[in-house]
Amino acid sequence: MTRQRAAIERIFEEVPRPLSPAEVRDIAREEIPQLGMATVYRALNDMVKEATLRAVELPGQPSRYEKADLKHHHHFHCRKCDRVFDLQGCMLKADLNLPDGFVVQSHDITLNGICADCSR
Amino acid sequence: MTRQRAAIERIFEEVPRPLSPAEVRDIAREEIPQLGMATVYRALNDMVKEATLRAVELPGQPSRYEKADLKHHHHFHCRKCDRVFDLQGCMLKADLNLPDGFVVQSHDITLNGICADCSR
DNA sequence: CTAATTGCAAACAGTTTGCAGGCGT
DNA sequence: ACGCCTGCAAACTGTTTGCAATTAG
Repeated sequence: MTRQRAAIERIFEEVPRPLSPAEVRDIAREEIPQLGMATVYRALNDMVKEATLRAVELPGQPSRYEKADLKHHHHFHCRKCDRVFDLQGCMLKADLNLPDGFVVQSHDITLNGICADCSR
Repeated sequence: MTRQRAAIERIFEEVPRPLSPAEVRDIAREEIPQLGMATVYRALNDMVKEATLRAVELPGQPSRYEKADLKHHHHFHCRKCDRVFDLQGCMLKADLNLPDGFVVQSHDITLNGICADCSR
């Protein structure tokens, strides 16, 4: 457990939305200016393996990461500021009516638009 | 209009699912073996600009492309063969109940699982 | 014939890895 | 003191661009 690793873990306790590796590095550098990108990637990958974090992959965007203990939810991507927000609850219709033989294991929903800050 | 461009356009008339640049090159090379990757990317980007194609970006996957004139639909990604299929109709719930100030302009839904071919 | 398109190779951006030195226990 | 972790730089992958040669109209 090092200063850099502790800083990275703390960021995810404090910021309530999924963060990209670059966002993590920028925030962490306020505390540890010489922090290298490789260290961020190594920490994120380790934490995903330990199941502390989960990768949030959205269409056309670099991966973001969020704490793994959040309950099922979906995401809102702001086209203006490029930040991603968590949305409560599941927006998937109940009756899916798939072709025969297709088995669904999971689903991802992303809403795209303008966030509250940017629409003001 | 060249042989390579014609071949690439024809592929999208014939294959009824979104294709990655590598899939496009592999299929096109059956006809034009020396086809370069750069040509594929240039053709795909041009066709997106002309609105002949639309990019289908899904979580954690390279971009796929499909014809732009398809009506609103969503996608199924097979974890086994990595192919992507179109699904009829929209699976988004009607009442979204978003926080104040969030404006939705579009949405993406991806179902992940095992396709009919692979589940057999 | 003229201009656009191709194929190759170099350039790029994002992510991963190898290695020598430094920090944590 | 020992070994894991960091930071840098090189390696990789997917995508884009520059350029000379080729092809389309």
